[in-house]
Amino acid sequence: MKNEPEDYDIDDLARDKTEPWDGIRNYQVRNMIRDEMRIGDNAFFYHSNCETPGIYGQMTICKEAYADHTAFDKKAKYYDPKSKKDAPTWLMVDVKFKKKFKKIVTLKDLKSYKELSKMRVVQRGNRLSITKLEKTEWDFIIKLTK
DNA sequence: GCCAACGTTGGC
DNA sequence: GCCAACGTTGGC
Repeated sequence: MKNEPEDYDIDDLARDKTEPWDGIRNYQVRNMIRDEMRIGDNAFFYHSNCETPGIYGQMTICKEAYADHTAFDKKAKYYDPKSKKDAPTWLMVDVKFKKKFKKIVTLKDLKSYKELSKMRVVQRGNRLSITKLEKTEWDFIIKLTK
């Protein structure tokens, strides 16, 4: 799960413990959080659009998809008049802090292993802020943090 | 700050 | 429903 650390980073999550993952405005990603993300699912916290893009920590899903209220707020950055309170267009999940990696796994690292070459985040032109990965990829990445 | 890649919008 | 124009993402 990608986020720009300038807005919210792994240290913020370590402090807050849990956080609503709001601001998703892409239909593919919305469908994924609605149909596939379940309580207890593991996720990596990825810092994007920064000096060293990569995986900085680990978290779990602690609340399943519900209305992203920032879409209703006219003053919010992610306001979307199309989204109605009785039929919200945009959804979010809550995430819970698990771990901050002592050794981060940079995008460069991810790209350097053929075992991880199928991951969406390493592929050119990928614009999804949340992407799935295989258990084998997860385990491989965890090893890289040790 | 540049720019490629992609998603969305809106005219027709 | 096509597709050009535009906006956004995000690595570099």
